[in-house]
Amino acid sequence: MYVTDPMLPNARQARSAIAPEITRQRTMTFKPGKHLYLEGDNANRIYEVATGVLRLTRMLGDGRRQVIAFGYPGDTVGFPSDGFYHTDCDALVPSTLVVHRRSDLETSVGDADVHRRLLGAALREISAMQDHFLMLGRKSSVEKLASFLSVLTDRVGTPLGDFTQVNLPMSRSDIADFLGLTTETISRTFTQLRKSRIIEIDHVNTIIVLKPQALLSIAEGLKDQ
Amino acid sequence: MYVTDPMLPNARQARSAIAPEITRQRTMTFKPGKHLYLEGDNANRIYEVATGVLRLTRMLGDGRRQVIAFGYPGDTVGFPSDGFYHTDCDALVPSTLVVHRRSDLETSVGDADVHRRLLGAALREISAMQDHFLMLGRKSSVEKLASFLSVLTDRVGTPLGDFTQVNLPMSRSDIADFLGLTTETISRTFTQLRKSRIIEIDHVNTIIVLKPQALLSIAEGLKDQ
DNA sequence: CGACGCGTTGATATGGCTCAAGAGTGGTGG
DNA sequence: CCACCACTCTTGAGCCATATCAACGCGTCG
Repeated sequence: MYVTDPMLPNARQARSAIAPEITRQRTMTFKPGKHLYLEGDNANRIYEVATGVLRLTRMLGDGRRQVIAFGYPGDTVGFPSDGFYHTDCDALVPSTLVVHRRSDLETSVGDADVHRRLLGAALREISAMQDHFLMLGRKSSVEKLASFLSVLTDRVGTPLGDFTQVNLPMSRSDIADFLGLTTETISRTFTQLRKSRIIEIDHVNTIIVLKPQALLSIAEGLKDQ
Repeated sequence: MYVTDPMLPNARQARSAIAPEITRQRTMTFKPGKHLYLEGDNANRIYEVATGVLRLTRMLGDGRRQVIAFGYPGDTVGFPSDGFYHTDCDALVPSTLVVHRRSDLETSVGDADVHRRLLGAALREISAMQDHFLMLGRKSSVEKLASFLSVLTDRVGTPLGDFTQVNLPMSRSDIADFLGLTTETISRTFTQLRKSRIIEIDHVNTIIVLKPQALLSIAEGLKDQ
């Protein structure tokens, strides 16, 4: 078990992300511990995250792992390529998902609106991955962590007086595998940001962003440290 | 000017990749030196590469560059996200492109077949980018270059007796920016593969793959060296 | 012929990794 | 309620892969 909090910010975001008319559709709950799907599985379903957080991973033969993405409310996971999934997917916290058939994405003969939504999600996914490329390939460790925290702050941060609280349902090693670093480096970089008074570490899994603008500057490579 | 050869293998691949019935559609030629589109441009067109090679890039403020992808015949570039392009795109060699309207991707009211093709291309793109993630985040320099050459060998290599010739229309610095390395490291790694008798460097931009299987082993992290 | 851009090679520097040792944190059971 | 354990996170020390800085060769072009 990773996080005890009810992930309030995600629930909030979910309501705006998932239009009311589709809540009639088939939904399911999904808990940490098992996999939603594995790389190579037949991709018959596509999932929209309504609440919770999913984790998409790929493995190299010798155990090296890359976290491809974290699926937050509003995100869509399980896009097929040639009929198969190309990542593993599991949950970081108990999640609820809206389930779509692969055919909903592939043809618009069913619900044309769902088709359009899924297509849009796929295109946004491509764009998000292109950002991630730039980060993996060309950013330093502080820049990587700052980018990561900056995105989370905007997407799922909870306003808290002048500051923003961000919940991290994933472990340090998940973050490391997402950013292409090691857990030790993640830890040291958190400390560095804390000592620079840009963030505070309330609890291991709960940080408070004191200077979101500074975080963004670092993320964009405008600030050295 | 980057490459003098007529890129025969690409032309060959193109004929199988682009179905005959769509050759009736609007095509254009595009040459190196100018941009097909820039990040932030309104994305009204989507392009299928018929012949040639395109280069998709993203820049960080201070000039750091990431090559997102090389567009070979059969690839589709210019997927919009929220109506805009999110990379720059130019050509490495004179290329011919099949032009589609954005609406061809977004709705199937026009040609349903084109719609399906573009959608499939978008989904394959997502899958290809996930592979690329694993590479950028977790592979060593030899593994990265071996992965790169291995893919090119399979996709656009020309059989040459027992071996396979691969043309590299991109510069060392393009490869570096694609793999998240420096030109010096690319150069040293080429030398390393050459000294291991896995490849031969016929001309700066033309290599001969002597042991494709060894290349693949390295790429997958099964071989240390 | 000289200038320039690109690629290679060498020498050195360094950011992030590895290995190792604590310090928190949460869970369980007495 | 505390003692204990397992696991994750943090911190330190040293090392290594890749970056950086620099020199040079080669081909192309004016």
